[in-house]
Amino acid sequence: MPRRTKQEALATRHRLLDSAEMLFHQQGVSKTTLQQIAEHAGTTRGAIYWHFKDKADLFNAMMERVTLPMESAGRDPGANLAPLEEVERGLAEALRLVTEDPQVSRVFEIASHKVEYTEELRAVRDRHLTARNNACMEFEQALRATAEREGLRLSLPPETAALVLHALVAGLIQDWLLDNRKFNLVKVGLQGFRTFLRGLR
Amino acid sequence: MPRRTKQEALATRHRLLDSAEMLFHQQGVSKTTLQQIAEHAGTTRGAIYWHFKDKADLFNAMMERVTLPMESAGRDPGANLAPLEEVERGLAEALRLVTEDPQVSRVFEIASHKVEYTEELRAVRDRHLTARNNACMEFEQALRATAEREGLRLSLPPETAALVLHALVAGLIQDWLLDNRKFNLVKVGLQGFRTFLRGLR
DNA sequence: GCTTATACATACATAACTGAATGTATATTT
DNA sequence: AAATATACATTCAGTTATGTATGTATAAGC
Repeated sequence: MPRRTKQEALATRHRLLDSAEMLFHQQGVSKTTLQQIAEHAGTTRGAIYWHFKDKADLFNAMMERVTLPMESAGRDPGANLAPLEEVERGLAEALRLVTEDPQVSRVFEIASHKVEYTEELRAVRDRHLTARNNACMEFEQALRATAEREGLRLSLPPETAALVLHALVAGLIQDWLLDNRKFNLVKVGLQGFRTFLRGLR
Repeated sequence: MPRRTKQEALATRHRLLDSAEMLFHQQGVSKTTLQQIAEHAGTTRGAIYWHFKDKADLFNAMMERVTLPMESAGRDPGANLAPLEEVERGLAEALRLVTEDPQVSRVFEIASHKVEYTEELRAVRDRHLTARNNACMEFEQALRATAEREGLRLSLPPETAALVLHALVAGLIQDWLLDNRKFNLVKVGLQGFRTFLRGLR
């Protein structure tokens, strides 16, 4: 078989990632073999080993295809809202993505129920952890700024409140993934968020 | 090698479950082989296949050893508290167990980060789901009862509030498992719980 | 005290996944 | 237009997990 053009090669790479995503979602990561992925993408294992170092590398690439855009998204410096409203907007956008973008929801479900975090995937877990810390710090900043601006004192230290807020959202996403017919994630998420904020004052 | 007495057989079974628990926790479920478990327990795979049907069966037994006692625990009809205080007590007790009982924390971490929920483990996922639904219903009942007794109306429908409460707790546990040095689970859990309740009034 | 089921240990057959090595036709480069 | 690197396909060697079948010494049952 011939050498492919650069475009074709990139297309192959995408097909491989798509196939991995589907099969990981259906069967779990560890029960999915590189051969299955290759076949589903219409190639052979040779193609996988050309584009990726091994299964863990392929998994990482699949994750980053979704998480990198999500992390850089959400910021909109044009509309200068109050800090908490900005946070709320980002939150709503994220929740909407989880429920409406099938790729996002699939990858989230893979990350939370279809993979085992062992040594060779430590990188993913570390990224998850720093992402959480960033989210918490952002919450915390917004809470501090709002409290100062409005001259009120919160019933919890901002750090703790930020932690709980993150847990609330993360827990809702997890629950929604477990049974996505049960409730409307965006609506309940925003209601929960606002109710907790009311309790803080 | 001889046949063992019933006591010895039961001890073997426990050692197998202990070994599985440790190895699952260290390496993840799918990368842990039955041979490793048997060796760590000082026996052979024959013993595993005698006591359990296969790896999934062993995993289920390992889970139930911790989850069954937890589900039946917590109830204390002697002290008749207000419904919400009863809920709070159960919550504190559960969080305390997660942080202080190493077996509970290990099994929780296995269940949330070290196993892939595919078809053959559907039973575990289903149990998880019904456990969640039970917890939500309990929250909901308590909220309704309290609202009626005190004649106040909540800012969210009880069903939604219960969902959010559960997500808050589940999210906190998940966050704590991810990095258990970061915060005091029992303390933050109770603070978050109470703050959200304040927001509901 | 004899029988039998028990609680494993051992051995085997099979299937399968991985990583690396090698082959190759053709885009690309110069 | 020749040389080279690319984008895979193919093959192979090696390892290893699983399920099952079978062996066996003894605790239990009668």
